[in-house]
Amino acid sequence: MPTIADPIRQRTLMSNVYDRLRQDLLDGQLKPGMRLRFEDLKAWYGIGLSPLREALNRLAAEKLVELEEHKGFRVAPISKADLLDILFMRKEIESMGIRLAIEKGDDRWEANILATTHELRKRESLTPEGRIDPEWEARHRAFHFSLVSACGSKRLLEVRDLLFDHADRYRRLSHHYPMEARDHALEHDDIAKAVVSRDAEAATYLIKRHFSRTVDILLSAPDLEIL
Amino acid sequence: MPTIADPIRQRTLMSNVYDRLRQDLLDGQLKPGMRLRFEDLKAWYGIGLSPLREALNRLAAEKLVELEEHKGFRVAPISKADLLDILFMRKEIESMGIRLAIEKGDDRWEANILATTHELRKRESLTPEGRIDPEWEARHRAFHFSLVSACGSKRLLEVRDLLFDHADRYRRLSHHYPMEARDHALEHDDIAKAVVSRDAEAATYLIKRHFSRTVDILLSAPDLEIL
DNA sequence: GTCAAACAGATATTCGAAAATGTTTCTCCG
DNA sequence: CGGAGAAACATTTTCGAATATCTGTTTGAC
Repeated sequence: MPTIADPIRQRTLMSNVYDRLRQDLLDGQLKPGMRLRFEDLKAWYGIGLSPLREALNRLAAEKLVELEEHKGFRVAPISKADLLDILFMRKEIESMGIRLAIEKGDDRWEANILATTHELRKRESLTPEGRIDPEWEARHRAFHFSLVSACGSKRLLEVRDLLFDHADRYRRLSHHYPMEARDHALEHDDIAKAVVSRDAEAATYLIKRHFSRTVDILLSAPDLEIL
Repeated sequence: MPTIADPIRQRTLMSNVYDRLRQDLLDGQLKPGMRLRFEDLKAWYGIGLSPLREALNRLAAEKLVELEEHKGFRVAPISKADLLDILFMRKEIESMGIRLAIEKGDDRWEANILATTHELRKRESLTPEGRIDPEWEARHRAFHFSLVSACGSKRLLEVRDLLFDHADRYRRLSHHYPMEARDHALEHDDIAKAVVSRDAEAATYLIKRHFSRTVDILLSAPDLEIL
């Protein structure tokens, strides 16, 4: 047994590069439709073919990249239709999750929502330089997760998480992060209040409006090509 | 341009073995929890490591297999809780799909439901030897798909398809295929009738009951270990 | 001048061997 | 006899080279 520094369960190069690729995909570093040549990826991530191919195959199953046989991988393209489909599914899945969580959640769940809401409120979304703050991103993600976490369905949470990530990719693809245009923080507070007070009708209404507004802003912003 | 026999767009070994592995997983040939050693897989499928690893990583993303780093892949385990979770999600997702399809489907959609219903009715589910007929399986799958096909959401259909496959794995894991115990064919006819007549309430009620009954039989059958 | 076949270069796919990690067995000391 | 440590083994993970496929361009026939 290791004495002090348990060397953190060896991770494989595959899972490392999977995480990094996923991050870069969601960040928008890797642009939609862009070809992913293995020579480039090998050089960029400093890694061999095998782990790269395995990671990309996983990401293909998650629809974050596409594989055309014998032609290679590309970053999943974006489209207005796809964004609207994500919006539709998110509204359905997330409100289902909130409804269930309201029904099943215990005190610990309520307390966690209050905690994540507080942490989110205490952090500005943009840094002084106008960049998106990664710490805010993390808290935002944690806040939204806390709402549905008690829904009781593993599979619902899995579907939800993937939809969250896909939506996030679209969001971050816009340079005008759609958050300056409205009082994001207030919306979050209202949602949290409705959920904790177990008002399912209000909560689902507010969460759907929250998602719709983000998409409306994305669609009206002129900097997202193709859409 | 090829003249006559377009040589069916070259498929990679990876996608071939992916299909075969997936089939064997859903068939129940590969038993839950079973270790998937590469030496065995190489010999069994007559293929090298690389395509195998890539296929397994895809299947891991679909939760049909599990990967424990540095220890290898196993067939995804089964449990009563997981089966009930699949049932819950299927009821929600499929009834959502049917509701939408009823709202949006056109004449072609209706016609296709009548066609798949007919084809399903004309085929016995069990061969004379008491085995499950693969052709019936295909028609059954096509029938259920036809109901929701017009829902208009690509992502809903993707989630639905994966849930269908997971449910199918549980179903086929039972030797007493849960179909002798009731009039499956009649249930299918009733569902089709409700959907085509655009009675969303009846259709969603019937489809949920249809799924629940299958699971009830699975849970009451004594031949499925672990459950 | 146009079209198609053939060539050349780029790239993806696959294999076989090397490296790293996990697991079991054996040995030696208390 | 029991348990820690080391060695041997089994297995997964990763790399580098060989193979197959695709893409673009050139050549030659009509």
